[in-house]
Amino acid sequence: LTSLIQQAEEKIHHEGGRMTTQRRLVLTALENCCDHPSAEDIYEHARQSDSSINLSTVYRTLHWLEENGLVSPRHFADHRHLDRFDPLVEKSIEHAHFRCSRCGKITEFSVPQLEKIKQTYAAGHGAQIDRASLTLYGICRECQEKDNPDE
Amino acid sequence: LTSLIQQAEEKIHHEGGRMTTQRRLVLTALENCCDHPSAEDIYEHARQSDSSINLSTVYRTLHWLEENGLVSPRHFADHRHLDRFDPLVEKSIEHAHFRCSRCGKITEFSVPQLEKIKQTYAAGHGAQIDRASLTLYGICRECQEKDNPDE
DNA sequence: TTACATGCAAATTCTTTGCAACCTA
DNA sequence: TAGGTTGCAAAGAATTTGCATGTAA
Repeated sequence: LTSLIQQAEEKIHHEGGRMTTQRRLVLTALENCCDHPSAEDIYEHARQSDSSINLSTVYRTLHWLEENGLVSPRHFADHRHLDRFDPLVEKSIEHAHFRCSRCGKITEFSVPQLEKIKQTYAAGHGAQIDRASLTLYGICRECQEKDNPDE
Repeated sequence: LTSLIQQAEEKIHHEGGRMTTQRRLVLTALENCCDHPSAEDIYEHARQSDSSINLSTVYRTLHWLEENGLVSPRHFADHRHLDRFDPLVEKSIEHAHFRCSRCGKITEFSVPQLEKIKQTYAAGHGAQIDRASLTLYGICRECQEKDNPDE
C-alpha cells in the first residue's frame, strides 16, 4: 500500500501537473494533523511549516484531491450549512440516499440493515442513537449510458 | 399518522408559540415543493403564495423545526461547504462515523454491512457506487452520564 | 522556457442577527 | 394587550475567483 503523498505524486504527474511545496504540505497535514480535519485545520497545520501558505491554495488542493479520489469529503451536521431538509412524520421509515456525482440527482431507497447497525453501535458504545444518515455516491445508470452510448 | 403541519401546530402551541402564515407556508413547502429541498427551494415555493415572505424567516422556521424533530437535515456532497476531509489510500476499509450532538465528538467505526448495501444498490439500480458515507447522530455515553450523574 | 500554481484581495454564496413594526392568542 | 414573529438590512462565515507573479519540469 502506497502512501497518500506517493499516490498523489503519481496522479499529479500523470495529468501533467506539478508537485509543489504547498501540495506536499496539504497532503502531510491530511495525514498527520487530526481526524477529519476541516480546510481551516489543514491550513493551520501546514502554516506551521510554511507560514506563507494561503488558505485558497488549501481549498484548491483539497478540491483537486477530491476530484482525483484521494480525499473523501464528509458532511457532518454541525450548526451551519444545513443544505437539505427532509420532513419527518413520527416514526417514518429510515431511508438512505444515492447521489449521482455527475447530474446531482438524488434517489431515496430503504435500507433494512440500518436499524441493526444503529442497535449494534448503541449496544457496543453505550450511545443513544437519534438518527442515521447514509448516502452513497457514484454515477447513475443514465449518466453511465450517456458516457457510453454504444453499449 | 398525523401530518407534518398538524404535528408542528401541536408542538408550537405546547411551547407557547404561535402558528403564523409564514410557518404554514414553510411547512407546506416542505411537504410539496420537491424532494430534499434546500432553504432556497422552500423560500421560492413559499413565495408563490406570499411574495412578502423573507428568507430569514425560512431559516428561522427550519431551525425551529429541526430542534423539534420535525425535519431532518441532510448533508450531501455538493461542490460547496465540504466541511471535513478523510484522506483515502486505495482500497482502505470503508468506515462510518458517530457524531455526538452534545459535545460534537466524532468516533469512527467499521460497518461490515456497508459493502453489501453498496452492492445491493448497484445491482438494483444499475449505478456505479464510488463511496458511501454513513453517520449516526445521537448522544455519547459520556454526555449521557453528565446528564444523569446519579445513575 | 512555459505552462501550471501561488498569493493576495476582492467577490460570492449561504446563513445569522439586531431591531422596530406587526400580529396571534 | 403582550410577547412571540416578521421583514429588512447589515453583519458574518466559509469558499471561490481574477490576475500578476513565481516556479517546477
